[in-house]
Amino acid sequence: MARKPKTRSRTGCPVCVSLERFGDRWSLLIIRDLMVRGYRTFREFQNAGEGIATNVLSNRLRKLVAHEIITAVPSAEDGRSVHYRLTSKGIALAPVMLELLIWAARHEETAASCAFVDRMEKDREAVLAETYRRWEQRDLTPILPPFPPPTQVQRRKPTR
Amino acid sequence: MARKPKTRSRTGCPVCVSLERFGDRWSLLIIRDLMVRGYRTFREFQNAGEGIATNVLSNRLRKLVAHEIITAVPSAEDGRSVHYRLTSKGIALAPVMLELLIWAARHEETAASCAFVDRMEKDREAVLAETYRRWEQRDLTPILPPFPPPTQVQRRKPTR
DNA sequence: TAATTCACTTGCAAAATGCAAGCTAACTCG
DNA sequence: CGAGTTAGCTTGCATTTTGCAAGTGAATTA
Repeated sequence: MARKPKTRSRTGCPVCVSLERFGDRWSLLIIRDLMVRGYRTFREFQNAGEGIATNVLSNRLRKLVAHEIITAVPSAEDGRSVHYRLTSKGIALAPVMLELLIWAARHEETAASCAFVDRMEKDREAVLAETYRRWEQRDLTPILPPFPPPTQVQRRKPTR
Repeated sequence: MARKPKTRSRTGCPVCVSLERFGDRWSLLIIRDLMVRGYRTFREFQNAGEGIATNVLSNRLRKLVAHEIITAVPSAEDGRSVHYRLTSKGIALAPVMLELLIWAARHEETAASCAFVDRMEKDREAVLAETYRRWEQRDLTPILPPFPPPTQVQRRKPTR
């Protein structure tokens, strides 16, 4: 397999590389679903609420597999189904995801409750440990349920 | 001011909201330049190495201003020039940026040296404190210099 | 065996992006 | 003062990516 030459101008900046991997509107949502909602299948991502188009979903899954952020294995029970799962490289994005969540919850109007974010922010390590534990043990019980669309919203003062 | 209605399907999920703010290839690079390189002007962003098109740059700056992640103030010395600066909401993205940097440095081939990332990872709080300090004091000396394009690369084993 | 489900493709219109060129108000230099 | 230069954009246009609807084929269920 030839490497992507990409017309895109690359630098060795880590932030830049990260953005090349998942710097679009959908990749991180897929990773979120895998990480905190226990989703595994194409269908689950598709119905996740944000309404990703199937062609884009297919394309993103392929890219993430290519970059070894997720794996795709055929389901043992159902021959049609594929189970996607984060790799260790993928689950290592947990701190990024957590900080993203905390930032938005503190600075934007979101459906995350204050108490919830308080806990996240106070016990980062515990939240992360639990996330890693579920990943290792293939525990699919969601850490976060899907958030409802914005109706009643709340906001909190940032910590600093 | 009317709120953006946006055809885009929104949920109240914080991660989703974050992605709406800077989930594209360029916004976070602008934020990086403001945060760790001490850049302030249009011209500086334009020449930052990754080669953003001026129309896109203009558009992203406007969006970031609209969402109060950055401010734009006319330069006192030069009437043509505009100084962009992170707001407190913007500088609060420092932990996200740091985790992004650490992840890529650990899991992708980047120009960040091992020693450098080791320090970042070990002393997150100190790195963040220094970042906030520079922001508060308007200290423009860069924390990170621009990384060279990828030639010699190194990789490290992830911590966990 | 027929219908349904899953994980995709395909085709096409609409939007975003990349690229080059232009444009205007401020500067600088002589 | 006037000619050039610079900063920060905007415009036009071709290319790429996206969103949306409608398939497709293999596996499963009724």
